[in-house]
Amino acid sequence: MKKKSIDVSEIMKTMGHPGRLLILCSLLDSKKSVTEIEEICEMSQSQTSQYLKKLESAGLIHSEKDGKYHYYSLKDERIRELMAKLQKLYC
Amino acid sequence: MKKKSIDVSEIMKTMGHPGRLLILCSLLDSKKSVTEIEEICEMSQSQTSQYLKKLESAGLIHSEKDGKYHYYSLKDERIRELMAKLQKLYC
DNA sequence: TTAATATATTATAATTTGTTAATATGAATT
DNA sequence: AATTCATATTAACAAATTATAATATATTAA
Repeated sequence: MKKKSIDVSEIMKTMGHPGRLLILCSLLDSKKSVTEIEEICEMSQSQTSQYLKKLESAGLIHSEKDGKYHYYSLKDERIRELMAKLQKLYC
Repeated sequence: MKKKSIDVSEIMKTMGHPGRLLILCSLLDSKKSVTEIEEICEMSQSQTSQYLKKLESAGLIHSEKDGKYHYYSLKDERIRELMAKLQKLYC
């Protein structure tokens, strides 16, 4: 089977989970700490952290540390555009 | 955990597989029969048929029968726009 | 009516993914 | 230094997904 150079399907796959997609939505307006995301998305601490880890290692989000807080944000303009398109089409 | 009314994550999840995404790409320009898709995407008959089935039941594609041929095409304008966006961003 | 073509279905094993709960780490506060 | 707060990691198990191979069905052609 043919293969794409950049693995776009992995990006889609990572988005393809209710919790992870919700996190991405929540990051559309501004970066947020783990606790903020937990509250907004109503998910457990452990799940939130695990979802964030997966989103980050798949290249969808980026993290920066500020003292005891870890702030997460959308990784780049392509992810942002993609999420904006999704929002426009389906929300 | 909060839930979206339309399950966008399921659409993403279904796209999140190399073979299925390739099929969607191949349908961007025109509808195609199963055998055509098999050849273009270099996948087995069985896999192609199974991927098509999943894509259809998740609402990403649509099929019409013409004699012994089954033609598949993208389901609607939203899927088309989404695929076009992906193509523009990542190809 | 037999054979060939196009497609779908089924079964099974292998692998991956997701959930949950518990524990660990590191930074800030008292 | 002990406690609290913020976050990450791990383990265990259940559930879902995938690949492969075999078989079935439907349509057309010989």
